[in-house]
Amino acid sequence: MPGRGRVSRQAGGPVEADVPAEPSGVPTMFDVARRAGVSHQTVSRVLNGLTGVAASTKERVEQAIADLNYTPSPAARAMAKRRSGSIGLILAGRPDYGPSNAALGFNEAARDSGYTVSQASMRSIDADTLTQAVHRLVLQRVEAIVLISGERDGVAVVSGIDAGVPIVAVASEPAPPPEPAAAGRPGPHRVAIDQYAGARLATEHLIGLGHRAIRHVTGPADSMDAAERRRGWGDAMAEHGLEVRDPIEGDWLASSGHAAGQALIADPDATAVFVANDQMALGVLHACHAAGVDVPGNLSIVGFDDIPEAAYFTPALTTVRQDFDALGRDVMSTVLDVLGVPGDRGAAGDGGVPGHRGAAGVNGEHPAHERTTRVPELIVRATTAPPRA
Amino acid sequence: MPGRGRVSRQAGGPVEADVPAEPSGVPTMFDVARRAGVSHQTVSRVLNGLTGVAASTKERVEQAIADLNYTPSPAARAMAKRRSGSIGLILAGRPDYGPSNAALGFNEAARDSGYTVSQASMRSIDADTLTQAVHRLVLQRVEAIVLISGERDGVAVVSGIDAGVPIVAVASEPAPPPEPAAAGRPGPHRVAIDQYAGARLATEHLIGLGHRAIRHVTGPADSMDAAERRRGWGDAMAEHGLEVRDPIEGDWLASSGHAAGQALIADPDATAVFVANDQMALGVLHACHAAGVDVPGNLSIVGFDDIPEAAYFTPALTTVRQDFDALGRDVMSTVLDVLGVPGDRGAAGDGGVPGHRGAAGVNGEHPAHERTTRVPELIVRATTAPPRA
DNA sequence: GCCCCTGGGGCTTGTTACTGT
DNA sequence: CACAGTAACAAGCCCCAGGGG
Repeated sequence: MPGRGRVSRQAGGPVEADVPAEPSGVPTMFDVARRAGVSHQTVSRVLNGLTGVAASTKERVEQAIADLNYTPSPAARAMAKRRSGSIGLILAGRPDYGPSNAALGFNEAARDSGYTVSQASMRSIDADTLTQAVHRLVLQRVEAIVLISGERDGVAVVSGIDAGVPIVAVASEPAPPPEPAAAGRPGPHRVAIDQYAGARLATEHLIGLGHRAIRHVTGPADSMDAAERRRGWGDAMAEHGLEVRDPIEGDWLASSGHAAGQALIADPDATAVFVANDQMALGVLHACHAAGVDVPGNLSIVGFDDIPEAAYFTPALTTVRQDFDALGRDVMSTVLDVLGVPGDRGAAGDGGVPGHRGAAGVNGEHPAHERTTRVPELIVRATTAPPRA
Repeated sequence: MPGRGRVSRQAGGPVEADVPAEPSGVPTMFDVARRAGVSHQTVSRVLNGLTGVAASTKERVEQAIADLNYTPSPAARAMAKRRSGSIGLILAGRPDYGPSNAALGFNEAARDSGYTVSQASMRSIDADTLTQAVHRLVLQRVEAIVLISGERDGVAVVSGIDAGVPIVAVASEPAPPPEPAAAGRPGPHRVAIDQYAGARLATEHLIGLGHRAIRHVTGPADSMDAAERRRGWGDAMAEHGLEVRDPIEGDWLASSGHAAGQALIADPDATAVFVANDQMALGVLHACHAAGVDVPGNLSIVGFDDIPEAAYFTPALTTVRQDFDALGRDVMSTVLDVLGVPGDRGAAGDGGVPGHRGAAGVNGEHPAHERTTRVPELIVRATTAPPRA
């Protein structure tokens, strides 16, 4: 079917009739221009809010736009502007409470800044899948890539890729010293909630109650959050002159918490435990119930995250609350920073993609950002009490 | 800075030198063509895997592509092909276990089919926000929109929008009779897990244990899943000649389950309760513990969803497991269906966007899909037992 | 003469730079 | 100067014509 009825440039010759050949498909700038009796360039000027268009002309164009239900093609715009206006989000691993909420916060913040989010979620976090995801996003010409996944290896994998676009990762550990192989190329920008501080909060709460034998159930070895929480616990213990016993390793799941709980029960000295997340704390609680260990009478427990269910554990869980939503927003504001977009100018209008001047170039001539300012909050409930004398 | 050093069509005249003017920015097809000594069209053919390119030529082109690190511009491709290759995903409401996992499953399935996912998540689910999200995605020229949000109103809102692209919603209730206002325009396609069947499973399990006074704690009134679960419970009760008492309304959160639990405890007759999700069941459990009600001795409890923590509640929760991951994949396969993409031909290759012939047109000339085939599974644990005689 | 390749030209929808009254 | 239009350009895809065997 040749000639879809679109007149491309309306030859100057005799116009055949008054019927302006109603375009069949999606209307284009030219259709609008024809209807408004102006050139397509004037339409463009109106669309982009440029000056130099008479009010009356502008009105006619806007009317034509409304009549035709015209909306500019993002593909054409992206091509001409050489900007996709989209950011890639990689959400790797189980969609737990934390990552999901951080992703949500990020998503909303991105939208508020006029960016589109191209999401590449994946359950697995192996290097191959992750690398592929990054490449796919690069192929999509996203302007930045965000990685939400606590796994150290994930961040490391991403660090090893020369994506050509800035990468912002949720990563609570400071960046490792750069490998010589990655000379000149800074690692991803890092944003996080201060896990270390949160862990100290939890531990010091227990110490303040009078506990001295405080054990720790960690998250998986590969998790940076887990490592930071462990470090916070260890430092707090050491500073108070308390013995830093070997922690028990878990994997974030309640099942591992259950196993850890059984190990704890076998330890006659322990009077308290700081568990690295709420799900595992639930598992510990379960083990205690099964063994007839009274909580908090025989064992005090502090969790981490404050998932919505924590208040309804039995007993209600003392834990450390993190603001994941804010974390997501922090990630987006870091992205804007790195992209050199001025201020928090949320493009409230019609989703106009914010114009930016490429400030920091590719992955930043200046060193990568590291933001770990946000501090969690201790929520005291019913699983903690002074140790029995 | 005029003339970015890109020669557009290599005039037939005298070539000034052997230096082929290394392009500064992102390489284009023309750069590849020049380097391989062929025309841009041949490059295109190689890229699209079309026939009609000699093996040797193909190799040269591929070498040039590799040398220049060339990747085709998705914007240009989208424009030429008139297809964005992307699908919009609206994830509305709290990022709970179910929706998050369904979204993840969908995301992976979409990727496997060569589609990109543009995500518009939002915490709130009011009509305005939802409508805006749909419009934003339409502006992005997504080829279909997926809505994951159990709220009936959400689906209704979306149904009322003439998006111009197919909409697939996770919705367990059958479509309501079309309003006259929406004449001719079918509602969104609906995909779901069979909530009704799951609820019957739960209820019949309790009945089978000998319970007769089985209460129900529902999800929020606006939730279709909640309504279906309630219906399943009611029907099962009625069919067995048991009294269908007024259910207690909850809101999915553990807190409402806690309140419901207190109400249940005050009911001297009730020996069992079917709670519409696991979080609320946790709340009921919490209330029982607090009141010294033995579970399952005095009260049997069945939940719904089988969140990973359910096995570590105290006691371990008997519940109904749903395969959210599969639901997400079902959604994607429905999308493919609606878009008229043949079979499950996962474009395993280089993310080649699958070519499709627009079969079902806009939102389907044929009636909307309704798929509710997948049936959940009862997981019996420790919160259910025969009633005490 | 037909098939296998290859190339030219035009089209996609906007943006930007330069002209022209 | 204020306003509008023309031309070139962005980076691909597709139809068709044509060279070589």
